[in-house]
Amino acid sequence: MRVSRDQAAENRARIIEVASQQFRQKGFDGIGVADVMKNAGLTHGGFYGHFASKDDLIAQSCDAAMKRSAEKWSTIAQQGPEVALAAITSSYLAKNHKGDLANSCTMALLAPDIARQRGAVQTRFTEGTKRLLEILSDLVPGRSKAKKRQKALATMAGLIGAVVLSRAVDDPEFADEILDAGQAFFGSGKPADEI
Amino acid sequence: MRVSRDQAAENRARIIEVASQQFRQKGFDGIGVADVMKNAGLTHGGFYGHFASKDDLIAQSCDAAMKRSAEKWSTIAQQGPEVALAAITSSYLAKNHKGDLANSCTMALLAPDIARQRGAVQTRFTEGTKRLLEILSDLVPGRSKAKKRQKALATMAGLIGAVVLSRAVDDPEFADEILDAGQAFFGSGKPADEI
DNA sequence: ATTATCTATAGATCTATAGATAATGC
DNA sequence: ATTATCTATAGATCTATAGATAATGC
Repeated sequence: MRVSRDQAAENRARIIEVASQQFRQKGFDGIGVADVMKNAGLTHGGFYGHFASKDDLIAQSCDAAMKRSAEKWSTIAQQGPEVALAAITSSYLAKNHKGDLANSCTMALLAPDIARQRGAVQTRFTEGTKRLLEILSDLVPGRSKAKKRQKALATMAGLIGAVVLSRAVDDPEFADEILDAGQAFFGSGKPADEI
Repeated sequence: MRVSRDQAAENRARIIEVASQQFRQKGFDGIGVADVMKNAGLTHGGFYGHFASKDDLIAQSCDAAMKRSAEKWSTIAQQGPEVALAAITSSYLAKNHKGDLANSCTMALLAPDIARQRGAVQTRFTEGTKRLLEILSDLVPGRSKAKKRQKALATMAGLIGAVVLSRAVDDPEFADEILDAGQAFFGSGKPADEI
């Protein structure tokens, strides 16, 4: 069944969207090409008309997911530094976050797997990470651009680590404790004097 | 080739050791039972005399790796709080760390994958994480046990996130920048006033 | 514990075809 | 409007691999 050029582009976008979600939810090895296509409402064979390989799909879907995150952060950032920083951290560390893996941060869900890959995926991920860092750097308080960037990096690391840990743990109270500690430390951007 | 009971126990321990390293290096799906056995100097078929399944091996090797980390941290902790905290963070964030995945921290390498698993693996991981947290809690400065624990959690998250990010990125300078930011923030345990 | 085997799965390739797009004719 | 061509897709198939089991040996 031949479809129109527009329809094909739409199909392609849907494949990327579905893959991006499934990879985050199940890992790169947790979902196959055939199932991605099925979930996109297409059949296995059509895949290779759109992508050179599964690795190609991984790179493109990773890129798409990182760009979405950047858009989301950018939108929040318009609220102004202080409000935005708190908003980003609290949404990032949200308790129910654990349930909705498909739509949450690529860095927290796939970074170790990306570290084991080579090529395009890593490049896309690196670009995406830098974009997010730029956004966050403008939101944290600090005496210079360099200091703000450094603090933004530590904050990103803290957020990622907190989410990663809280999800891997099978004790719900402990998981919440981790997220709360993250919010307390990284939510204000101020030195944790009172801690 | 029949082996003695002692030899069998030794073989079993070696399988766990090898698996623990390979899983960290390549991910749970990145290495198969046959190759683990091969690297342990045994044949594929013998595996199921030692373990019920690959998942069983995963759980046991994860447990072993977490226990090793705890031993390492405990040993360092004997040097006294301040020195120990700096020693742990700097060894955790060491630049060459990226190369030796096989012997580095399970939390930073497998946490997202563990989050996608169920059962024994998660339980072992949770126990291990709590053990590490206990050790770190005694090393960070703070006004109360609760505050120290909270700070230790944020520190663990920061260390994990920094390592995870720096490894996934394909720009070496950026990777180092991430690790440096982590050391600056989490290495002293003191509020980052000067930042 | 070894060796051989079974079974399921996943990535990738191949072929045919429906139907969209382009070229041609009236 | 008609005809020819192009191409995205479906469906079948191939190959490699991985977990697991069975048979065999000591």
